[in-house]
Amino acid sequence: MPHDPTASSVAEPTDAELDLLKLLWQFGAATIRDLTDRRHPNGTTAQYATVQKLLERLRGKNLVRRGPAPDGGRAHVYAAAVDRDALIGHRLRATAEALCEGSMTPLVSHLVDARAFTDDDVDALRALVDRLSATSADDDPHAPGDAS
Amino acid sequence: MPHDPTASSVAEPTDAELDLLKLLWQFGAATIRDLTDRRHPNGTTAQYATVQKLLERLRGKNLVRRGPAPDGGRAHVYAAAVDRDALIGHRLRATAEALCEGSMTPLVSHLVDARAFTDDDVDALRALVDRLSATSADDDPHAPGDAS
DNA sequence: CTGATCTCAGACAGTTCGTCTTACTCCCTT
DNA sequence: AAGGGAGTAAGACGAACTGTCTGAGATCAG
Repeated sequence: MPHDPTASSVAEPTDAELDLLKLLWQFGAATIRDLTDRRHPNGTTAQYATVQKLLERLRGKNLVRRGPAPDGGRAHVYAAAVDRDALIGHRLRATAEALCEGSMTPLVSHLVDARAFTDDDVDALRALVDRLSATSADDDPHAPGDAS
Repeated sequence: MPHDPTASSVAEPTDAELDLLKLLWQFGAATIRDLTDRRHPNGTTAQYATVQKLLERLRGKNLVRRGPAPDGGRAHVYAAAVDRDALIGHRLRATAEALCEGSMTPLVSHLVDARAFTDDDVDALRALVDRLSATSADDDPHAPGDAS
């Protein structure tokens, strides 16, 4: 079975689907026409249909949803149903599932060993470590502490 | 093009291939017979050939290499060419490439936001942060400093 | 020699992916 | 009212990928 259509679980987009999703992240919401014009400036009917098919599949994967046109027109309007971070989380979890029996720890370890950190990352990590070290009773997840 | 055979770059294993790779990680090295007996206790010739084909493809992806039998026999001996961490790194990089224009930072951010850390992770992070903070002038990424 | 075991090469069906064609339904315009 | 341009829906298509299996040689033990 390709994918459970009833559940609201998401599935991985293919490359072409991801390209469309990125456009939707840019636009916020768009019609098929909008997206087609963007990807294929002088688009033919075939290319329009390709975009349509990709959107249909994205909808089947619960990655985009669509609603009626805001201006009362008949053209549907599409919007991303997940943001980039949700997709990142999904991929990270899939990787952990496939390679580490679901544990994220080896991923973290790899990042640490690979020094895959920017200065901003280090700042965020320091803040996190400080927060976790400071008080185990205080679990306010968004305590600002100090900014800049 | 399926994959560049000349370069030593690796490619993603499929599910069945990954299963075999995991067995190789366990065994260290094994013949086709060893692996077949493990996956299919009363294996037929067909199942033997399946294992063989998967190993062949893994070899094409530079994920396993093989050498002559150590006992002088004619059965090749297969061993993993990459460990789990290398595969994790590959997937992480692919995810960053697809979703974040190659930057690992959003992955780190996600992990931070998702609190995907165990106590051991936090310890490792604290050590890392301390090390990076202590040597703000020294930016040698692989400075050994203290390893403990 | 015979038979078992290995290797290599390739066939095979099912699925996925990206693309394209066709058919139909609206609404606007003249 | 007729025509046409826009939209939607359904599905055909080839290429590639995956997992499985068959067949034809090699090579060695007894």
